[in-house]
This record gives sequence, C-alpha cells and structure tokens, in this order.
Amino acid sequence: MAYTVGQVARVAGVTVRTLHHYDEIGLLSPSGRTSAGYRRYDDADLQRLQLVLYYRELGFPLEEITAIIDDPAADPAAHLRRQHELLTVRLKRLQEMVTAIEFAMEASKMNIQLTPEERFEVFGDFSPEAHEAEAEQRWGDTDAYRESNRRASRYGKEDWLRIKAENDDWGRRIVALMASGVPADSPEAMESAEEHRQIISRWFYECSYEMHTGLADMYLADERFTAHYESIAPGLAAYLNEAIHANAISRA
Amino acid sequence: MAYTVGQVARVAGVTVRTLHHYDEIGLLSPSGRTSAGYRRYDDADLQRLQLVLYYRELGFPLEEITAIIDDPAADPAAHLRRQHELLTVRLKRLQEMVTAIEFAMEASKMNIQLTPEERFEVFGDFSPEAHEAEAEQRWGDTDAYRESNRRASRYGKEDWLRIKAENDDWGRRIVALMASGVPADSPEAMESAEEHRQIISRWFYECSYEMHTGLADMYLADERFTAHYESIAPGLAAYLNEAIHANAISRA
DNA sequence: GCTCCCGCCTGCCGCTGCGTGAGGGTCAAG
DNA sequence: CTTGACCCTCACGCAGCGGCAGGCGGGAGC
Repeated sequence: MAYTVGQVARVAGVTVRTLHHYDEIGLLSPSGRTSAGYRRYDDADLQRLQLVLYYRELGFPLEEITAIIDDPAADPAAHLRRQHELLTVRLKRLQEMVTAIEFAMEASKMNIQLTPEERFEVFGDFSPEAHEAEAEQRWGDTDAYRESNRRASRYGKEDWLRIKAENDDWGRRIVALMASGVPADSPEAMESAEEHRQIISRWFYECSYEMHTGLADMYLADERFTAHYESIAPGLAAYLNEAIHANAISRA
Repeated sequence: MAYTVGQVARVAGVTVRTLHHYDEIGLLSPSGRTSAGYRRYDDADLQRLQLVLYYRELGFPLEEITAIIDDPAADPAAHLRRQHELLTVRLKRLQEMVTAIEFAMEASKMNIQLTPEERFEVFGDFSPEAHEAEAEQRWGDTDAYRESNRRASRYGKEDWLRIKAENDDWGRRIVALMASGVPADSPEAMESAEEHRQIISRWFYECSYEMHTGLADMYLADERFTAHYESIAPGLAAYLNEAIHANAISRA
C-alpha cells in the first residue's frame, strides 16, 4: 500500500527527479515519510499522480494542473476548452511551419535560389530603392525572403525594366479579361495563366505546372500576395488562382 | 546606412532585448559601436538578421542557426530535411493531443466519468490484483486512464465476476461467428456488436452508436486495444470494428 | 548653458520542467 | 561487516528571451 519514489517512478513511467520536482512545487507531495526521511506514496497519491500525468499529457502547465486538481470549484470542461484552443493555435502554427519548410525544401531541391517569387511579389511598386526600403519594412513578418538579393544582383536595371514591362503588360491583359466577364476557366484566361508561368520560367526559374498551382494557392493563402493582386484589381487573386489551376489541369 | 538597436528592432519586428541576446550569444553582433558604446548595425548585419529570423521561423534552435549561417560548408538542404522530420513528429504529437482533448471534452459534455472504456480494455486479463498491477504498469503511456478507479470502486468482486462472465461469453460467440466465416456486416455479427454496445451501456455508461463507432475506431487506432482483441483471436479487432460500423449504420 | 526626456548601455534575476551531478545517509542481502 | 542499490538534499544548467535597476548619451526646447 506504500511505495518509494523509485517504485512509483517505474510504475508511472516518470523519473525520480520528476517526482522530487512535483513534491518541491507542491503538485504532488507524498502523504508520508519514513523515519529516515524517505518519501512514502500511498494509493491516494498514486491516484493524484494519475490525474497529474493525464493533464500533463494534454499539455497543461504544471501550475494550472495544481489549480485544476486542488480547486474543487474549477470547471474542468472550461479548462479543456481553453486548452483545446491553445493547442489548435499551436497546431496551425506548426502546420504552417511544416508547409513553409516543405516549400523551402522544394526550392532547394530544384536548386533555385530560395523563393525567388518573393521578388516577383514586389513587382507592383517596383524601383530598386523603393524595393530595398520595402523589403526592410517587411522583414518582420516575412519568412522566406532570403537569397533574393543575390539572385537579383545578376539583373541590371535594363533587365528589371524589361521584366516589369512584360509583367505589367500581362497584368493589363488579364485584368481586361476578368473585367470583360471571361470565365477563369476559359481558354483565354488559361492562356494568360500560361503566360504568367512562362514569365516566371524565363526570368526566374523553371516553373512546373505543379509549382505553378502551388504559387497560385499561395496567392490566396498568403495575405501579402493576395493584397498585391487585389490591389491591381479586386478579385484578381481568386481569378488568377482559378485560371492557373484550370491551365495546369488542361495541360496535364 | 547604419542603424541603432531600436531602429533595427522596429524594422525587424523583434525586441531590443532579443537583439542584445543575439549579440551576447554571438549569433548577431553589430559590426560596430559608436564612441558612446551604442551598437551600430549596418546593411550586412540586417541581411544576417534576415537569415536568422528566417531560420528561427522554421523552428531552428539559435545555436544551430549560428552553425548553419557561419559554416559555409553546411548543407542547408540537409538541415531542412532534419528539421522537417522534427516538425512533423511534433505535429503528429500535437494532433494526438488535440484529438485526445476533444475526446475528453466529448466525454465531459456527456458528463460520464472520463474514459471508462479504458477500464473495459482490461477485461481480457481480469483479476482485481492483476488489474491493478497492469494499470500501474501502463500508466506511463496511457493518456486517459483517469477516474476509472473511482468508478470501479462502486463495483464489488461479485459485479466484476459477472461483468467478466458476460464479456467472456460475448467474446466466445463473436469469435465463433468470425471463425465460421460469417461476414462482419451480416445481421448476426451486427447483433453481436449491438450486444457489445449494451454491455458497455449496462455496466459503464450510456454508449450511443456514435460513441460506439468511436470506440471501434480506437480499437484499430490504439495499439493497446488492438493487441487486446488480436490476442483473443487474430483479426478480431478489424472484424469487430466492421461489425460495429455496420450495426451503427443500420440502426441510424 | 541647462533641463528634459527618450534611448542606449550593462548586469542580473525569473520563468518551465525537469536533467545531472555532488556529497552523503539507509537498507536488505551475502 | 561490506557491498551495492536506493534514498536524501542542495544546487547549477538548459533555451530564449522578459523585465527590471542603475547609470550614461543625445537632441530639442528654454
């Protein structure tokens, strides 16, 4: 009916140090001590430990566990809900990190300099200096900006003007298409999407259909991209996204 | 072209303290100081910070970031792959926690004592003492064991023997069904599944069809349950799972 | 020139949840 | 009586900063 720390530790799958720690912080103090000062845990202590480990599994901080267990008025359901929210937030964040890293791996596999389309993003308000200022402004909330300067440095002013001209031209035409009510899955819109892909391929890196649809999804998922396209014409982000998908499917 | 800590902090979206920290650990030391000892960051420092924040976003520990950035021989792609693995592991774990907590919320909403079917799990090798030992052995890796003792304490030895008898009886019959080649979605198997549900309802808690299919899925998903049923008869876990689903669908 | 306030500096403690000793008693077995 | 396995209590260390305290520096307004 009474157990030593070691026994409890083995049985519960935790370390002795952990039990010491729980004792220190008052989360789980053994109900007694032997004359030699050895901790003696009884069955009630084990039950409590069970509860503690349960909540720990669910990601509760130890202090909160103490509160939940010790306060009989505490509403476990409310705690669970709150914890659920916290966890789902963390989960979402982790998922984003995973996709971000997958994107980075994808790019590095194709050995393009990482995320050149971030450079592409900036087309709207182009000018070498404005761009640099812009880039610095944005650093805080952008993940994958890196290496773009290295790549950029290979292009001269001439090149940039040309890229911008091509891009603007393409932009005007797709906006016109959209404005005139041509559906996003029409041959014309798909052709425009294809042009978009080729601009990327010509100036930045071989852009497969798969990567292209990946970019398209990013235009909707990443608010920075969305904002860029929406600022050209409302609805353009979604329109372009659909056209790119349609184009990719028809060519596959 | 030169910035103070405060400026860099604002632009990069980090705190001054963070920059101090990065300086302390040698991750990012400003290229110079003013005569008064003020840190002065230049554009190269900003570039480096950009890289640092990028890798930090991806969840790399700071020390590793130092290594990646400082060692030109380091293979970023390899690091990315490793990090991807780490992240997916954490992701899986978090997902499990979320579903576990959802289960707990579900249970608490129906105000049953949490996860009594964990008790059910133990039926196979039943005996009060063996059970306690078993339970203690397993604590370490079980999430939702809690409260079961409290519930259990309401039953006497008599009750347990009776529950075990009923359960064993049911077990023998469903094994016989499976052995004789009766399909899992046959009326007989479904009836057996229904009996299973009623045993739970009678002795533990009102088990709805929805909860029942939830349990069924757990029998396949949770290796402890799977092992239990497979030890009775190979294939039983899957057979029971299918029968429960068929039964739930037909009664809905 | 003087005063203000804001921003910068360098310590240094605090948080989470223990890991990992150090240095020393205790207990059952041989 | 000795051994080896346990037990005890400090107490530092980790990651990644947050948030003080106490003390200069610098530019603006009087």
